[in-house]
Amino acid sequence: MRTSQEVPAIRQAEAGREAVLLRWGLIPYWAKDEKFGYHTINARAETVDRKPAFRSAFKRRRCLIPATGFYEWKKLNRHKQPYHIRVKDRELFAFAGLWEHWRSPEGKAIESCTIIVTDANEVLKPIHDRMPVILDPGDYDTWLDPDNRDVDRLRSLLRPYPPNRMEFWPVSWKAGSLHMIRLRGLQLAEAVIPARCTVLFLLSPYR
DNA sequence: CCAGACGTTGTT
DNA sequence: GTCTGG
DNA sequence: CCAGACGTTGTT
DNA sequence: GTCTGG
Repeated sequence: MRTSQEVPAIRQAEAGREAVLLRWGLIPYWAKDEKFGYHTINARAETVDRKPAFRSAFKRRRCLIPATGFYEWKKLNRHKQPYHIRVKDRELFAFAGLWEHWRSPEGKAIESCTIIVTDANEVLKPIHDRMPVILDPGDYDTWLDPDNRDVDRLRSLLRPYPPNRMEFWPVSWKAGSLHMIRLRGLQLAEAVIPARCTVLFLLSPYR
């Protein structure tokens, strides 16, 4: 497993939404070492507004992390079976994320992010007990608005995705596999990159 | 009080 | 920066 | 998962 | 033996 990986993210800037690449694994601004991010690829929805590592980003630095699918492993007797999971009828969806800015004592700056996770819905529970939060497109504006201080409203968006909107199938596992897809007329590479239990797949322009 | 943690999952 | 655990 | 703790009060 | 912290 690589120690760090960049993922695409959408966030609200002064001039409007912007797409950026962020290091996956949120590094709080007060962290002494960038290695802190090794343990923060996920944030629990149940506590994300209170945990010291995430609460500051939860207030002002929420983002979307686009994906075409994700993976979870089902524990079997001796092995683990990976499943590819998608949202029905949608080639592209978005995880609820947070981002943060960090600067080392030497001045090295890193922008990083994390994906919020919650309880798995009834369909995914047999595979794994947790799942990333997937937002409805109608909630993107609410989630991204840095001036939104309505914590209850924001937290209410962090629910398991409706189970009848998901589809999944078992896949074979090969680290670093890559395949080409067409999305909205663009040829893209869909990368499958392992990182503990949740894997993100996305979207970088194919060259 | 004050040093040390501050995070998630659970094999890779 | 703030909380917690010893 | 697995190693290590397993207790109380709370400054000097 | 069981819980917890890493």
